[in-house]
Amino acid sequence: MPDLPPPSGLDARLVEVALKLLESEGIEQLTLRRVAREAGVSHGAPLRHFSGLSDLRSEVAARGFRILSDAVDGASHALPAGAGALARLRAAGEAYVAAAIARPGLFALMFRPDYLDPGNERLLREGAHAFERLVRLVQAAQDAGFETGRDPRTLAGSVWAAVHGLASLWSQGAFTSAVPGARLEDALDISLRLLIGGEQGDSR
Amino acid sequence: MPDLPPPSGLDARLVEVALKLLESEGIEQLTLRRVAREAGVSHGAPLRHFSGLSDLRSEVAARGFRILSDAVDGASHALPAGAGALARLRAAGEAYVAAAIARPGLFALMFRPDYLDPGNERLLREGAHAFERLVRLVQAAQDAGFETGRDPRTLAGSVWAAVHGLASLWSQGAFTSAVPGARLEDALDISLRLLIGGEQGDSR
DNA sequence: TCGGCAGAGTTGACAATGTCTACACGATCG
DNA sequence: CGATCGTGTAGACATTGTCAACTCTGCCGA
Repeated sequence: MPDLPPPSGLDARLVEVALKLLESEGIEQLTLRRVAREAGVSHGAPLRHFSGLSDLRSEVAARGFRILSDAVDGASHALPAGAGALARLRAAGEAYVAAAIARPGLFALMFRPDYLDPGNERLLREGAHAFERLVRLVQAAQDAGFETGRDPRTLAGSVWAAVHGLASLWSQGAFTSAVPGARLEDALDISLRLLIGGEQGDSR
Repeated sequence: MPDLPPPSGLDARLVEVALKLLESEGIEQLTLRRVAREAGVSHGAPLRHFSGLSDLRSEVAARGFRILSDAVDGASHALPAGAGALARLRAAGEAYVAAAIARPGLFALMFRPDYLDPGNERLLREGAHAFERLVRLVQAAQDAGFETGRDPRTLAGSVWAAVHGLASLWSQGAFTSAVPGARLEDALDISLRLLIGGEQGDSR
């Protein structure tokens, strides 16, 4: 029986199983009993580690925010030292959309408040942390002349919303359903150009 | 293609009850049995009119697309005859966000594909119809000099995405959670200004 | 007129699920 | 050594979606 998971207890393994289940079978199949079965424990075991289904989902969503935030921040920091703040913001936006499309189930879960536990500590912390990183990117762009004079947090929220909309509609298939044959690079280019202006030297 | 017959009898009452339930109790409480109870019929009755839960939800979502589209189109047509195409597009965006915030449950349901029946005729039709109306607004803006040379449908999709992101994040409380004290008018003004420029069409 | 027939609603069943409670077992610690 | 706590198990219960069998009722064709 002892099939030891590398890191630690059952809770980590359950979150791991949940992440896999989420992408392979969809949100509907992310149930407490299914996760327990997949992890080889009894149906009641998860309740020893999570207060309920929405708590487990919140832990998964928190993990999602970490993944997303790391991807976004990594993309912006991967640019050469001479890159401008607007180029970094653009790279961040591209990474956001790419991450959402890479894991549509996880991304959808993260923005489904009725599925989550509004009091979950880790979820709140990771969400806030991700946004703070975005605010820093936007502030750097403001220092470089982008939309100066705006409240940086509200501005960051608006930038977030614009990119989030494309990520959301594309990852759930609504965009291509409305515009058959649309290419993501075109839509993304239009969105980012409208959002932060046409900069030369992007990755296309 | 002839119009689909509007639901009559118990069909209509069930959809009506579902709409009320959706806003008053949230998506979770929108169940077949709950709707049946609320409508005063037995738990199996809804299955005589809908193929299943996702079918009922799709009918509700289709209604939502009609409501949303009417609000958006109405706002743009409510402007005086001399108003420019960009001003109409801006009014449409404001109406989209307002409608989403006015009925957050309905709006959330409409963009939750895993809750809906992808084959539901009315849903497909209303969704496509709503997008076609947006395309016309965007094309008028293009004729007035907005982002000329772009594929109008892809451009419409990008405009939609930007507005949709703000509507989505705000209606689910994520925006104000990230930016406490943010005012919708500020965020909306930033978003629309970034998206389609200032009132007089001055470019950034 | 009458027989049946199809639509609409009811009832009962079944499996799956979230969650609660009672129980078992091992480790830790006084 | 014994008590206690953490962790997993097993069973129970209410709720849900969905299916099949039944009933009722109005209508249509012979």
